[in-house]
Amino acid sequence: MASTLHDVAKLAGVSIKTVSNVINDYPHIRPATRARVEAAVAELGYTPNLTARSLRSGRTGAIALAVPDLGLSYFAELAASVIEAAEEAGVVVLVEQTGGDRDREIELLRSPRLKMTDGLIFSPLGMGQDDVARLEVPYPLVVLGERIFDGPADHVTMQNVEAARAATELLLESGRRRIAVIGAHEGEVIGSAGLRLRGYREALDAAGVPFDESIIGYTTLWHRSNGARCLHELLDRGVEFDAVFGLNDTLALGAMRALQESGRRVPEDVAVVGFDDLDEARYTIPSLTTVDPGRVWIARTAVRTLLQRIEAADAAGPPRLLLADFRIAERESTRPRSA
Amino acid sequence: MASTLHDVAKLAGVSIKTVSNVINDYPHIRPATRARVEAAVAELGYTPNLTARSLRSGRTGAIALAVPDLGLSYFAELAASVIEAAEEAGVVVLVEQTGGDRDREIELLRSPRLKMTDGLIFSPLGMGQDDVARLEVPYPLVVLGERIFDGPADHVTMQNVEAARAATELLLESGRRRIAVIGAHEGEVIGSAGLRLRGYREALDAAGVPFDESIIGYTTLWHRSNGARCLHELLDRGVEFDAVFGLNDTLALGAMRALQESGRRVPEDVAVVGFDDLDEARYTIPSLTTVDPGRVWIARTAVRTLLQRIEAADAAGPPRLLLADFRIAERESTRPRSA
DNA sequence: CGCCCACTCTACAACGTTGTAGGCGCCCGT
DNA sequence: ACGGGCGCCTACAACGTTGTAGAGTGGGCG
Repeated sequence: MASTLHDVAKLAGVSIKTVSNVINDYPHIRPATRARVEAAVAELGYTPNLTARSLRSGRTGAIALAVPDLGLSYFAELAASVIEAAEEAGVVVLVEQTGGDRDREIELLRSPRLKMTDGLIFSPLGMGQDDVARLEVPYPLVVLGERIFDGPADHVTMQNVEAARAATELLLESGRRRIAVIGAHEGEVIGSAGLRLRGYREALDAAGVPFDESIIGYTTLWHRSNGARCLHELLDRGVEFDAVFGLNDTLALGAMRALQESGRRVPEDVAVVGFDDLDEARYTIPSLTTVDPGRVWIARTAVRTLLQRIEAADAAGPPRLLLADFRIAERESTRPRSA
Repeated sequence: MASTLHDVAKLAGVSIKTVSNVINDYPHIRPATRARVEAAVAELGYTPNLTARSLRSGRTGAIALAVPDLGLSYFAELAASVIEAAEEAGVVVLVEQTGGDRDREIELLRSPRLKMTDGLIFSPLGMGQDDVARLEVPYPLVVLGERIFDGPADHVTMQNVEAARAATELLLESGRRRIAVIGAHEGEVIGSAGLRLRGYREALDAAGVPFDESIIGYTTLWHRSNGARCLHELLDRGVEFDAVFGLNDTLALGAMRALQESGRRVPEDVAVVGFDDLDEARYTIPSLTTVDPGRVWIARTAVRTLLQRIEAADAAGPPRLLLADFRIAERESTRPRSA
């Protein structure tokens, strides 16, 4: 079925290399020859064998993207943006799911499956700062997320502390003082949870509002159901609060549901802020105020940076840290009470 | 950096083929030789070059998945399931986004980019029944969705008519009689919209409820915002209804939001049913009754079917049509009024 | 008139792997 | 004692492509 350069060459009566030259737009070919070759290509429906080309050139034209799970909306939207950016750059994307599992992440990094790609955009969730040395891999790598800093690879990430601080300040400015947090991780310092919690505390400190451990809700998995469960636990504990900062949108949405189930009105009784600016956050009831952490920019930048490393044989430049701008998307869940 | 069989062979003092045999668990190798080779492999950190292996074997160990957009939750969840099933089968997945655009879909089918994969799982959105001949491609292909039937390729899909009928019957049984539809496509007969609308009409007919064109809402794009807009149009038209059938979940969720904005209570004033069983539907307020169309089964079956076609050199069996079982996930948005 | 260069094309090797054919030594059965 | 078969290993070719070296022609210029 599949025809090769060889078949085309035979049909056109030229050497195999001449066909290759026509395909690759090599300039010095007589129009007559070119026409003959093109006719043969058309007749046989020839398309180049990319595997052979890859073997010869050392480039596959594919990059890998490893995320925890496309079922998590943030990563689905991130993957959509990465694939779109890659498409514009003429490369395809191989998507792997790690489940956020540390062992699978580590295995993936040394997996020969990656040999089919020119580089990796990696969003770890299970690995942590202790695993920083494992990012030393023999292929171009761009790391996303907040699990590992100062590694040997380029790192594209968001301004977690600053953005969380701004989100908290928004709540404080609207008069809220008892701001519960949903999704904290016990003892975590870096990582999305740790950094966003730090931004929260910075905002409280700056405003002179005391930090209250009793309105911090802990949950490891950031899923809608955990947001709801976490908020129910706060309610069961009987603590008072007039706002909720969900450390991501799905947590906030789950919490919002739990609030309304318990008869509290959003935003009248409790204001809610999320983090991620999922598409979904615009269409919930009420719509969710959230932080747009620059997801699209992160995706584009990750792809662009990776391709630069791939193209530069001198890939040996020092690792770069690239930070996205953030933006607060103010919606109904934080409408002022008086409004 | 990358070491080859050649390097390992030299270090171990054996032929290159012997190293290959060790790597591929060929049984007849003396333990001493095997040990020497394995030591050399370990010392050099050798990993096989998959590109070369692919060229030699004619298999890449990768499949392609083409969907409209991972930003659409249904396709994100579908992709997650496909990748998971592929992972279990030991193959990786290259994801393409077509944007649901017919031209891009057609171009993708004949794209040499696919040469890097062993086959394609394709979920068209822009192509239609007229394009059925374009599915005749020189590689294994599994088609998903409801845009094209009776094509030359295997087709894995869901029971749209039956499931939509069941969803409508659920509403009818709870006493609703004026069931609005959100997301219909003008004049469409096949395609998700056409088929689901047919199931809706069948249910009405069977119950002796007259079909009323004035409560059918049309919108081409199935997005949350369109669901909301579509419902607002119905309200503006001043028509009465006591239930809404969103032809997919995002439409239903957008409609639910619009209903609540307009002061109607769900399910007391208006019951809502969706279609897709997105993860999200479980955590909205109220949670959304919806049709689980068998997404996980579809993904697994698509992968399994594709791999069978790839493995069987006799891939020439007649095309198969595989239908998933569906299930109604009954939740709060259709709670009986009296409850 | 002869030389050099530009143009057009070809032959060959190489990318790293695996299938095939075959060589060599040894044990077994006759 | 000898042929056959098995266990272990090697050499070579091939997958389809592209880079390199170079051959042959013709034109321009000294």
